Amino acid sequence: MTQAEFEDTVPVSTHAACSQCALGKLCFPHALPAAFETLLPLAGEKRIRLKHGEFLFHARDPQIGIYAVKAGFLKSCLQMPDGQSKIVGFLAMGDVLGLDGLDRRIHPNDAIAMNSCEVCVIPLDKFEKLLEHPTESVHVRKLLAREITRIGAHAAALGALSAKQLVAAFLLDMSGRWEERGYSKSEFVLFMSRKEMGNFLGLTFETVSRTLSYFQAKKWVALQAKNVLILNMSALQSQVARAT
Amino acid sequence: MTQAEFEDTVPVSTHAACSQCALGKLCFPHALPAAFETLLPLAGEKRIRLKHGEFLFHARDPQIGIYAVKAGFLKSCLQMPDGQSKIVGFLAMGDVLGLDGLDRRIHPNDAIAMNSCEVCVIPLDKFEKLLEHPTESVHVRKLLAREITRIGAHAAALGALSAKQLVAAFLLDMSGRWEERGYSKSEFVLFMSRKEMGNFLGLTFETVSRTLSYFQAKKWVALQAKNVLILNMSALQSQVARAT
DNA sequence: TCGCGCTTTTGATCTGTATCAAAACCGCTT
DNA sequence: AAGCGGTTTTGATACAGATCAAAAGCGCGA
Repeated sequence: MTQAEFEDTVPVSTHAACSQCALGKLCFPHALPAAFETLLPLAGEKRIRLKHGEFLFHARDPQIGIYAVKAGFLKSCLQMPDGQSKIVGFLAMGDVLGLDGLDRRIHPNDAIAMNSCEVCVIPLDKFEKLLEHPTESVHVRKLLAREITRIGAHAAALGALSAKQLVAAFLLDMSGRWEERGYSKSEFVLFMSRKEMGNFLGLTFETVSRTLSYFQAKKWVALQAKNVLILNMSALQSQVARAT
Repeated sequence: MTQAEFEDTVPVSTHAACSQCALGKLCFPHALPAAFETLLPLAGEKRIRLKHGEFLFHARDPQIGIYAVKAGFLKSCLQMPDGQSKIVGFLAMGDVLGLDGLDRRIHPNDAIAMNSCEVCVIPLDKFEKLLEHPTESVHVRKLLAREITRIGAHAAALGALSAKQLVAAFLLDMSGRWEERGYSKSEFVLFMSRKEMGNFLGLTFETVSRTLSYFQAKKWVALQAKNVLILNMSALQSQVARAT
């Protein structure tokens, strides 16, 4: 399966209320049952389409809304004091972006499309209306808490793990994310370049490439370009737990 | 000033409502004006005193409340798959702990006292009552969002910066945190060991020690044990932006 | 279908930080 | 005040991963 063919398999709806949303309420699971007449118009009202490399928002932009990814992939990048840009997260279908701007009403990072994306916008005022409903308020807190846990684990990994451990953990993480979305956990497409993987993992792209080749030589994975077939999941898991 | 003398300067109140709290409403600034009769009893009701090395909670413990640090210092540690424990955050007076457990009602990390601590507990049911008030709900979301931003920056730093950059950034961060709390930003006490600094920064304690010695040789800081005197703040700042 | 530019792989070498080691220092208990 | 255990400093060496380099692969537009 090529990248293009693969993308065709991702469902894209052009304009739908949450009730018919292809995400299956992944982003705001409770928005439906609560109060149809007030909630339905709140979400999924506006869509943004982005092409590869376009910005959904820039770091330091005032926050105008909360975003849910309907299709495509984005990356969240932090501008470092020394000028370079670090990827702090990859976003896929069903992921919510922009919550970290709620503190200062300013986005702390860039959100950049990695391919053709469709993003659902919830303007800030509507979002706040949504939060008046306890279920949604709880859900948003859970999303925020989950994000803290996720990034915390990432930070700990960056500070503690070797290149092999990081790359193995990354493949397992991607596997899990595909599985969550109903796809195969052992056969999937990496939607980022080796360079982007390296940037995210604090490694050079050469090291990422070498490490992937090593896993392939070990017959733990089969690779061709961005296509991954995991042959030995538990070997990867124990690589994460082992040093070197 | 020795460590012990220093600790004496940190205000410790034994039992106080938020209105008289030494934190000056750092943790929940709005809790007062809203509704005295319902809110005051909610917070600051229970206290926990911890000695050096004691756990406020363990990773995987079911969450029973939200915590605010009244006095002392704690560290938040993540258990890694390979057994080691990584420090993902240092907590001081006014910091709130446990919010990241709100997703699964389980603490994702350990919270360990680094010296004699006093921690204010808000039981989960009372915390939820507090959240019914929009101001508090907004405040909690802001705390969560701020935490995401903070850890995201830390993760990016770990993946991008050299040892010198990391240690310089760490000193500046500590400086800022003391300043926020009304202490000197150029003269303060590191409340953690070199080993803990290294663990937090993804470096060995030898590298931390060498780097600090290097800064001292450059006359950017004066050090004796855990006491820090920053002599050239802007040199440290430009070290963060420079490589090597 | 061809060709161009970008990505990926692989190799050779270099270097920042880890590791191993030992001495000096500090706080705490007796 | 002395002795002890843990922390910190400093030195010597090793190594994982960065850097430099070049060839091979691949996607995309003409």
